This record gives sequence, C-alpha cells and structure tokens, in this order.
Amino acid sequence: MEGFRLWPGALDAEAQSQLVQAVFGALGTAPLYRPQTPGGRPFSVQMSNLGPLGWVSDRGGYRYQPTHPVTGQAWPAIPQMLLDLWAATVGGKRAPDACLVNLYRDGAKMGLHQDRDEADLTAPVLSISLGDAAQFRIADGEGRTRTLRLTSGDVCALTGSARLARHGIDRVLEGSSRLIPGGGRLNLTLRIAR
DNA sequence: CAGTACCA
DNA sequence: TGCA
Repeated sequence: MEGFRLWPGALDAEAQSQLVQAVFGALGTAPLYRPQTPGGRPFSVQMSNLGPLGWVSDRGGYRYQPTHPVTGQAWPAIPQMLLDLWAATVGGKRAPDACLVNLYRDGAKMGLHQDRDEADLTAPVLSISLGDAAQFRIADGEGRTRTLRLTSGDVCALTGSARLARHGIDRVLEGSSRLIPGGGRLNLTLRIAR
C-alpha cells in the first residue's frame, strides 16, 4: 500500500534498551494514565506523551495540549534518539513536536482509527514498536485491511496516500519479549501536531 | 455541532 | 464539548 513504510529491525537491541530507559525515565514526571474516549469509556492502553504537545482524549474530544491532564505539568522532552530516528527515516524540514506513548498490557488493544488531529495532515507519522510483538492492521482506501506483525525494534511510517489510513492493534503477543519492565508493548508515535 | 482511537 |  502506497505510503506505508516499514523498517523491520531498525533499532538494534542496544538502541531498544536505551530508548526504553529514556522513556521510562520520562514517565517518572509524566506518569502513564488511562484516558477516556469522548463517549466516556476507558482506553485499554495506558498513555503519556513527550514533547511540546501531547495527544489527549477525554469527554471534551481529541486534541493536542502542552500539559499532562492529570498532573498539569508540561510533557518531558522528546529524547534526541527519537529526533535522530525521525530525521533518518521520514526526514523533512520539520522535527516532530509530539510523541505519544502507548503502553499495551493485559490484553490492551487499539481499534481501527485515523490519525487526523494534526494541523498538517500531510506530515508523516512515525511509529516505533518496543517489547511484545503485536498484530497491526491497516486499511486501504477501499476498506480492505491487511495484517502484519510488528516486533520490537520495528519502525513504520504513515506517509503520502497512507497518511490517513485507518489502522489499529488487534492483539499483543504477551510474553514475546522481555524488553519492557513489567512486560507488554510500548509504542511511540512521533507526529507534527502543529 | 457530528463523531471521535470506545463497544458489538 | 456545553448538545442548546
């Protein structure tokens, strides 16, 4: 599918553990929390953010905001490693200003959705998979979907015609990796929100 | 100004 | 984000 780009194993074991360490360190000041959909139902994933802007959802809808909805504090910085990874993969003039952190544990999943809360819907979205492998599903323009397995260290991007593709995580293969303290799958999504 | 990454 |  045009515009969906995958870099299998882009991150080696050392880079993966450095990244997990950096993100878990940042979660000390921006703790994971469980948001609600606008309809008031809880997400199964736990979320936090890094960077000037973070994606949040609550009864007020979806949006990007500069502060953590529970603590009121600014989100921690995006680690340089991730900015470098963005430059090395999707590149472009602008650096990402938002990094959504999603932790999948205990059967957490993510229904099919579009990323469309960004000001410029032509700027790429870059996703980094860490920890347990997962079944990722992405739809084409006709609504046909294809499933692929994302494993720890894989990096993928939604660009061009796939930028607005519906996608989601059907299931996580629990226990398939020992990378994440406490287990699970950690997904980092870099975006240009504004 | 309708719906939302939730749920079936 | 209040649903008028």
